[in-house]
This record gives sequence, structure tokens and C-alpha cells, in this order.
Amino acid sequence: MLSFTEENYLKALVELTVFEAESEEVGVNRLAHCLDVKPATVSDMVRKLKDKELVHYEKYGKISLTSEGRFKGMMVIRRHRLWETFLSSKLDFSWDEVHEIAEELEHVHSEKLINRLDEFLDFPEFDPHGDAIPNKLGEILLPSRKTLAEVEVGKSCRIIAVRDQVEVLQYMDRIELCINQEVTIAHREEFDGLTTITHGNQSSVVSPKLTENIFVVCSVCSKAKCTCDV
Amino acid sequence: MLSFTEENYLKALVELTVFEAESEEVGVNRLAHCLDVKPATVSDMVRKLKDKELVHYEKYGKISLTSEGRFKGMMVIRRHRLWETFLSSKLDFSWDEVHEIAEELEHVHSEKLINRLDEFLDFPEFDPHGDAIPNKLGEILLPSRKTLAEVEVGKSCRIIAVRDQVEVLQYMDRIELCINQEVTIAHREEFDGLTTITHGNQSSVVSPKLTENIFVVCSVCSKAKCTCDV
DNA sequence: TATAAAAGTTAGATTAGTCTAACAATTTTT
DNA sequence: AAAAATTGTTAGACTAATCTAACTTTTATA
Ligand SMILES: [Mn+2]
Ligand SMILES: [Mn+2]
Ligand SMILES: [Mn+2]
Ligand SMILES: [Mn+2]
Repeated sequence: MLSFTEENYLKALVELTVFEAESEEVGVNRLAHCLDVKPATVSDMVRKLKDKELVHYEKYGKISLTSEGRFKGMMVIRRHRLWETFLSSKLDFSWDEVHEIAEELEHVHSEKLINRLDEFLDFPEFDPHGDAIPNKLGEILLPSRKTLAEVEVGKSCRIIAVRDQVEVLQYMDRIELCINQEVTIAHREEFDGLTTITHGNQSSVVSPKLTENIFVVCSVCSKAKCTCDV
Repeated sequence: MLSFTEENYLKALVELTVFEAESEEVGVNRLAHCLDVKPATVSDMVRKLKDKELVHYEKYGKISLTSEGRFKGMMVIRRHRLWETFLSSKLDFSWDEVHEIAEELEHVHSEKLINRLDEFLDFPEFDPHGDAIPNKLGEILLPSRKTLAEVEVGKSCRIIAVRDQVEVLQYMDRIELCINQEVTIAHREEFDGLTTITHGNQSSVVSPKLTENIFVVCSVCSKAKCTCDV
């Protein structure tokens, strides 16, 4: 059985090498920063994960997941996102509250529990932040998506996901932006990226700090399967 | 924030000094046995819990809970029993499966979560094994109850709770005994305590190993409030 | 290509929780 | 009340996860 710590390393590795997907491998410093520990700590731990055949790694080299490591990490993310969905849809938590609680729930190991929960929730495809939920085989839909910061002036798009950070989520609530909403880029200031968007009957001026954390697809694509460029 | 380990010590102390209630205090050996660790380990840990003002304790003396320790321990039990109820009533787990999973879920700390869960379950009074669920103030109903082994021959009683142990629960399923069921003591062998009971249309011969783990009240009393002797 | 910068490793320390083995205090029995 | 049994404590060791500080390797740059 993996410890909390080991599970968190695998989860971070999936996020860095599968979701962010600049590359399938990652350095010690990057992983350390992501887990908020020192590189020395990661150096040690990665050796342990290698002994357990959860990562590929050679001294001074890059870290990547084995297929077992990837599966185990994906299961942590599956649990995290299913619990977030449960908290949101059954216990009426708001989307900015669920992450913190799911950080604990994701480490409850019972496989039967998570599959029953999945069924109880009617096999949801996405969590409250629009992130796809891996299935019990560890497979996940990775829709091609852009950030709102990348959409050209004049174009329209639909929000399909948001980075799961309390400040982002609360800010979006405040200006009444939400998932599935149609947004049009009315104007973008070259100087600082300040963007004027229209959504619903409103118009807001937002900074890249927000737009870089909002993921969109072009308006005409279906939420689940969009593969076009916005 | 308390660690898993500290929470398990407090939970065990509540079980020994509140529920079993031979006495409000307990020795190092007894607690060690209950937690499946060595007395040396408990000696150390109890000093730590004393520093945190969770227990009363003097070297070579007995251990007892402070009111803060009692409250914190009671909250662990509240979480345990609410999750067991959730697993049983919402996710269709059988009563012998829920304990193991609740041992992990009970350490998820969010107070808001547990109060929302309580509401979602419609404020249940008892868990699937008939044990009362402490309220958010740490108060709990401790109904006077006997074990089935103590009921006299010829008398009838109703099962209100069962010790939460997989083997006991599975055995009861097998002979079709369950909570709220009416049972009559038809005969008891002096020699070895083997007891013949009638329940429903059946009759079974059961040993003290079973009857000592089944809690009952007299038939006419209400489940929740019985204070009479069977 | 030599040097500087960045990235990564190692050694040694710390904390939590556990153990065994030896010892000490308390309680029970004779 | 002395001896025996039980109960509890301490010392020393171990593992997991972390840190800092010093050192080494790799990469980038002048
Ligand atoms: Mn999250
Ligand atoms: Mn999420
Ligand atoms: Mn239980
Ligand atoms: Mn129970």
C-alpha cells in the first residue's frame, strides 16, 4: 500500500508529465517546487519510487512514470475528482471549497468504494472545475483546449474548465463567469494583456492572471469532444 | 491538527473509558493491547498527549481523558459512524464491509463535511451496527443494554446492536439474525453456555462467543430510549 | 572551451511512531 | 512483610519524511 506521500508524488508526476504535457519527463527541481519540498527530499524519494518500479530514473537524469506509476497516480486523481463531484453535487459545497477536502479524501484506498461512488454519482465525466475524471482503467479524455488568454480578439468561445485554485474560482463567481458559458473577446490591450470580454449581458475587463487560468473551446464544438482550434 | 495516530489513541480511550465504562481510567497495558502496539509505545505517546492536554496522566498512574480529549475522540467516533451509515445506506455496502473503510474515512478532518453528511443522511441516530452516533457537541446516547448471553431462559428481547466485527456480522447474516429482531431464549446449557434461541420462524443453537457480542433490550422498550433491565 | 550558473546529490540532523531488552515500581500472593 | 507477579518506564535502535549545508554534475554562456 502506498503512503500519502508516495501518492502525492505520483499525482504530481501525472499532472506534470500527462496533463501539462510539455514533456513526458520532469526534473527534480520542478517536482520539488510542485510538491513544496526541497530538491534534496525529492532526490531521496525518487530513488525509493524507482525501487518500487513506479518511476524511471537514473542519477542526474529526468524522472518519468512507469505504467504502474502512471496508473496509481491516475487513480489518485480519479478519487480526487470523484470526491469533488460528490461534495459539489450531493453535499452542496461550492466549487471553491471542494479541492481542500478532496485532498484528504483522495487517499482513502478502497477500490470498491470509489467504484460505488462513481455509480452513485451516475458516472460523471467531469468534476466541478471541468476536469475529466479518469475511468477505472486509468484512461482519461484529454480534450484539446486553449486558455482564454490565447483566444483572438473578435472570436467567441465556451469555458470548459478552470484551474482549481480558490482565488480564481471565487473571482469568477464574483464577476459571474462559469463553466459552459459563452465568452467573446471584445478587446485586448497590447501593453499588458488586459482583456475586455462579453459574457451573458455583461462585459468585464480581466487580466492575464485570470484568463490564463480559464480553459475554452470554440463555441460550436461539443464540450466533450472538441478537437478543433478555437 | 491531530495525526492519525493521535486520533486513534483518543478513539480507543473513549471506547475504553466511556463505552466499556468499567472505569473512567485505563492502564498502559490495556490501551496498548487495544491499539495493538507495545506498552513502551503507549508510555511514550501518553506523555505526548499529556503535553497537549488531551489526557490526565502521572507516571505509573492511570490514563483518563480531559474534556478536550474526550471531545476530540468523540468526534472521531462520530465521523466513523456517520461514514459507516453513508456506506450502508447510500452505497449499498453490507454491514460487515463498512468498518474497514470507515477506519480511513474517520480521519478526514473537515467539520463542515461531517455536518453536511449528517444532514444528507437525515441525522441518523444509529450506525448500521446499532451504535449511537454522537452529535456535533460530542454528546451521545448510552442506552442501558445487556448482551444476549445475560438474558434469562424463557425471556424475550430485541437486538439493538452488535459488536462491529466482521466474523460476528457475517455469522449473523448466515443464521438470519439482525438488528431489531425479536429473540426468545428457549434453553441454555449450564455446562458450556450453549443457548437455543428462537427468532422469526427459526431456532438456532449459538455459543457465548456469539451471544456476548449481541446487545439487546427487553421487547417492549423503544429502541432509542430503553432504560429498563431486560 | 573555459567558466559561471543551474540542477542534482549526499551527509548529517530532526521528528513521529514504532520496536526490543533491560530495568523499576506497584500490586498480589504467600 | 517478603517474594513473586504484574505493570509500567527508559534507553537505544529503526524507518519514513523532511530539512540545511556542502559538494558534484550538467548545461549554458562568454
Ligand atoms: Mn482539486
Ligand atoms: Mn477539480
Ligand atoms: Mn466500525
Ligand atoms: Mn459501527
